[in-house]
Amino acid sequence: MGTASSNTTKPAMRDSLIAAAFQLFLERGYEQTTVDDIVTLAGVGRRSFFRYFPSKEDVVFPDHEQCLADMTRFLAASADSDDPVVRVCDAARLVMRMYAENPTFSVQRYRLTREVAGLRTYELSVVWRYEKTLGDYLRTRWADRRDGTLRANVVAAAVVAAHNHALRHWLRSGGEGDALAEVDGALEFVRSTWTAGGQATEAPAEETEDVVVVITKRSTPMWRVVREVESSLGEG
Amino acid sequence: MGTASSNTTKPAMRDSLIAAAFQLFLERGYEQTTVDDIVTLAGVGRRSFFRYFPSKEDVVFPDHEQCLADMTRFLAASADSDDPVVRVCDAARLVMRMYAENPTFSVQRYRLTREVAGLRTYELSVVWRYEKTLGDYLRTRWADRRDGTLRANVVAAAVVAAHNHALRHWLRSGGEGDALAEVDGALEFVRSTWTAGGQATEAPAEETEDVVVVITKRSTPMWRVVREVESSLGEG
DNA sequence: GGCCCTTAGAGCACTCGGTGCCGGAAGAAT
DNA sequence: ATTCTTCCGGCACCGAGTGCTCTAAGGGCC
Repeated sequence: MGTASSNTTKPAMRDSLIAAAFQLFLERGYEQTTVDDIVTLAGVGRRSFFRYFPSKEDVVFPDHEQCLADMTRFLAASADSDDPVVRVCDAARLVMRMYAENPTFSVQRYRLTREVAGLRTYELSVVWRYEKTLGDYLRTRWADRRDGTLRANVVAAAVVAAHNHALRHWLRSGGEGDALAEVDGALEFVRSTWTAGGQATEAPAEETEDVVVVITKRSTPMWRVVREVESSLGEG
Repeated sequence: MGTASSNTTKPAMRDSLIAAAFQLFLERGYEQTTVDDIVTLAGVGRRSFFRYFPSKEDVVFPDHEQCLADMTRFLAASADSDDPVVRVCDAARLVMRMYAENPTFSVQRYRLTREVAGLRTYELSVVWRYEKTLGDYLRTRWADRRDGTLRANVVAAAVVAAHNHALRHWLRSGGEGDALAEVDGALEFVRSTWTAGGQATEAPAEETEDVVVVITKRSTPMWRVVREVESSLGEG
């Protein structure tokens, strides 16, 4: 199901290794399971395990490599008219969609990564690659901006943080709620903070010299002010 | 020098291990150096290495544990009147100050972490602990807020990203520029984005019903608008 | 059919990081 | 001097990961 649609023809042994690994991980723990245990249960040679997974940790995250490639292609296919912040938020949605496709698997893996320190650090490296992909995209989009790389790094980190916030909340709930809705809510916070500012200094900066007027009570939260200014700018 | 001031009485062997390790790492590479090489050069037993460093990677980051404790104490010592965002920015400055204390050492380590994948992921786990510390602090400060934990996670990630942006730029320059000034500039970007919004919905929300008027050109970047509103709110 | 070439897997031997355990040497307190 | 503590060295051991070889299973090609 995870590799349903397209290529990578016959991952028969690969899938059986994943199944055997998770069966053992769940019933006796990750660190208490050796690679030999996995391969004997799967009925294959030890060397074959490392043919399909470069390390023992990789078997826990079998689909991230594919998802990362998907995200890279998604960002490469964006148009210049797209708002960069909106685009990276949509890219983050791709990751959440992958998690939401197999809720039980995702929740089981989440329990593992919470307990085992080694898996947590491995997951960090995966998340870092996502963040770097988003940051690289934003950096090229904002190459002409003042502090473009700083902004790119901060926004990428914020998007990842918001995504992970929603993801972890959904995982803690056992995968019951609507994962996509949750991540949309979290990403809206990021989007409302930066999306208008990200567009304002683009090419059409000089063509419209409109003046935006915002009147607000002092008690109004800043995010409301920002959203107001943003919507004003949006329907120029 | 790194553990100059206070306790941890006599780290004689520890320091000699660090020196031997870096000497070998720099002249023949991290992965080409075994723990046996280090201990034979330092003239101690192999078992003693793992007494002082739980893993081979830990010898590369000998001072982060202390710095993390400093940051935790710094945040625990904050007053309720402090702006939380300003506080975490100051906490991030602590980390940069640690790097700036030994520029040559920091630059050498940076070159190592860029080349060796294992060290990069280890550094990620260290950074994650910093981010978690900042996030925990913000979460308690914003416990009564709507979306307080989301905001805490995003702001913590943004602060870490801004800090790392300045840090990496300084390290790439060979440790020549003013590290503290660079991180201040980067953190100012984060501060100007969130510092006013963080305070606006606190207790004195109802006492002053002032109206804030913002007039801006459409081309004005959002961060300027926010900064303007922030300064208006600041001098009420 | 027989033959050859490629591919995938099994098995083996080895390196190296990390741990548990024990024994010995210094040092302080009595 | 002796006992107890602490620190260190020296094994022996486990498990992850790698390089190598050998073999079996296809897949054309004649």
